[in-house]
Amino acid sequence: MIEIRLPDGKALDVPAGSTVLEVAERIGAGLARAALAGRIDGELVDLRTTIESNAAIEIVTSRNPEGGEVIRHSAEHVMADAVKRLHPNVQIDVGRTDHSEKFQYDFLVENPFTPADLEQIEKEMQKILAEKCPFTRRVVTRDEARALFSEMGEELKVSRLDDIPEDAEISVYEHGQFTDLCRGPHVQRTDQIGAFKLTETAGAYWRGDESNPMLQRIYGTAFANKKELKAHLQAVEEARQRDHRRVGQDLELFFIDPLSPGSPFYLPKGMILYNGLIDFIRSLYPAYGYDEVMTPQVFRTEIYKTSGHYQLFRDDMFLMQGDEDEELGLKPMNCPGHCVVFASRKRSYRELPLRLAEFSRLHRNERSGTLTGLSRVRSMAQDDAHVFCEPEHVDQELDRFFEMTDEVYRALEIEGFEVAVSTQPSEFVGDPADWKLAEQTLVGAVERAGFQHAIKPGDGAFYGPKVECDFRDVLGRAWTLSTLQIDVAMPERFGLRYIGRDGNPHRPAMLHRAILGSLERFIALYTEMKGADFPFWLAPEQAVVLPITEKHLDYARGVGKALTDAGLRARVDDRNEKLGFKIREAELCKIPLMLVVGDQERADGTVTPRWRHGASGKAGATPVPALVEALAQDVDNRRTPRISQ
RNA sequence: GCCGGUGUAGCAUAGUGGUUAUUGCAUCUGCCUUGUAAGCAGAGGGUCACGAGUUCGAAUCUCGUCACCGGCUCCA
Repeated sequence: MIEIRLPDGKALDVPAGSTVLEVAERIGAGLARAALAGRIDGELVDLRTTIESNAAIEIVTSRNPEGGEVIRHSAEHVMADAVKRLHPNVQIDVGRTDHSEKFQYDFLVENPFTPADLEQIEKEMQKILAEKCPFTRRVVTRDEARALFSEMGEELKVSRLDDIPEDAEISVYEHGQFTDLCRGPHVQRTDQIGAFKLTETAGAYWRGDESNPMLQRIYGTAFANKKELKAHLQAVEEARQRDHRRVGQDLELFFIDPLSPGSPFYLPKGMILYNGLIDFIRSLYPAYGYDEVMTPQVFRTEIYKTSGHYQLFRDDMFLMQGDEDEELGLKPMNCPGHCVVFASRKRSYRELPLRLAEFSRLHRNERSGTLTGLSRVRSMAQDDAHVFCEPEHVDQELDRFFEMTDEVYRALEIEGFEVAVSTQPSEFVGDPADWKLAEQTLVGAVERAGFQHAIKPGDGAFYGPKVECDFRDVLGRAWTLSTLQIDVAMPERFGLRYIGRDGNPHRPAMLHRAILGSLERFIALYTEMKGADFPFWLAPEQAVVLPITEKHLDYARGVGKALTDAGLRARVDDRNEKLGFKIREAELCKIPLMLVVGDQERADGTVTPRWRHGASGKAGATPVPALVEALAQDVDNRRTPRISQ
């Protein structure tokens, strides 16, 4: 007998070798019916897993978040089963369920799936659910597995066997006639997948390699019941309303015209955001020791041959012909130019660290299929800077980067990001030993800053490893905003030297870094994070004056002028409409402050403030000069106004 | 770049081979004189993305091009 500890603190004695499901049955028949998976000492396991020694056991049902994952993982198998039933010649590759609400499965198929195919597959899946097929788990040897899948004609599956480590247990799961190589866990019966929906199809290269054939992927989502599915679909729909592409158009921030795919046209209101963010970052530079420079937009390609861009980044560059044999390139990054600035005269250790900042526009000829609103563009500006320092000062510069990032995130009130360190890619410049060292240096800095982080193998820039802060958009896609890279190549390629204390020339260390990332991507993500409720100091339109009737127009215009004279972005809604109508419009336009003026206000020289989302001022009517002064001061301090909000 | 989907007025949409292309919001005009999220009425606005083809007839079917959307690859 072994002792089982349950989450409520109770203990249970069961025979060694009991399954998790048997433990659930001991606790109660209802729990056993609802069980989807279990946990042994915290590790998610299948219900059929046997328990060999004393352990803490937890039964996972649809009430646990992991329950959903198990359901989706099982739905994956059911989908593959349905596809095989309808299209026996299709080969299955692998499925995947990440921590989102999605599941997917890849198929090698002659003709890509159509939306009509999806409907059919859904119907077939419904049948499989109705059949209430039990899932069974079987451990097999590598040879057995190979023979099994070869016999079924699943060649892709056979090749996937090689991905499984030598010492790992190989298990297959079966339900009905369908067998798949799988670690599990899975639900007990197909009907425990209460509700699902196939959402989309997509092409996906086999093993994620562009040189491999393209498989067809189907995405879906599944839940314990219809209610949860409906709630999820509704949440997705609501998130779409915050999509920066929609908001950017509705609020007239920017647009992108087919005449220049991937290159935004910023409208006046979008420019307020763009310039406001740059001004904010620029305001921090004196304290953090940055010097702003501006370097050319177009260079002779020699510079890119020196930097390595010409060899490794060429497909992403806009190249053009100059005079005769001269080839020119629009700059995709500021780093080569900053190396030229560094090298423009002799440098002493006394002027290091030299931190060169630049907000120039950059152009990258991104492949057409990758463009996405402002998140991925061909024309952008970064809040870019390159730090040249003595090698022994790198750690301290990295710490300073995290401090500045923290200050910016706090001021903009953003959070919820994931940190990752990306390592040496297959195509790179520099010495692999330097890469190793740089990677360790980055990891050390991330740990000092107190961040949990993932490693992204091979995802570094061609000139060095990077640390990145990724934020998710409304569709759950991760995008890098802040990033820092240690450059292991350019200082040497450009022959950069400074004179040290010892009077000898030394090679400086070089860091690339951006806090907002690119202004474009930042505006995209920030708009979605905030639902376009920008802080008062950044809001494209800060205040609107709402006269009750046309009688109050003159007074309203006076209030509006007092605001604009103080540098605030305000206007008067002089349309002949009811107050409720004007308030609704102002809310939809995301204007933070509405100032209502009628007979009473005009008589007293006041306004009645109403903050967005209906937060009316407790103070009621406020004298105009006091309000204007307080607002202007808060804008100067980039603070959210405290007056009556 | 690759796979799939979509493209109708400023925006959101109806219209799957047959009069003059639908509706809502927005715009303009008039009425109403308005107190915290949509007053009323009328008018204007369309190369149905672009190009070719099929057909007596194409927004609708076919092919090509472009752009966008979701993925893949790549990336701030």
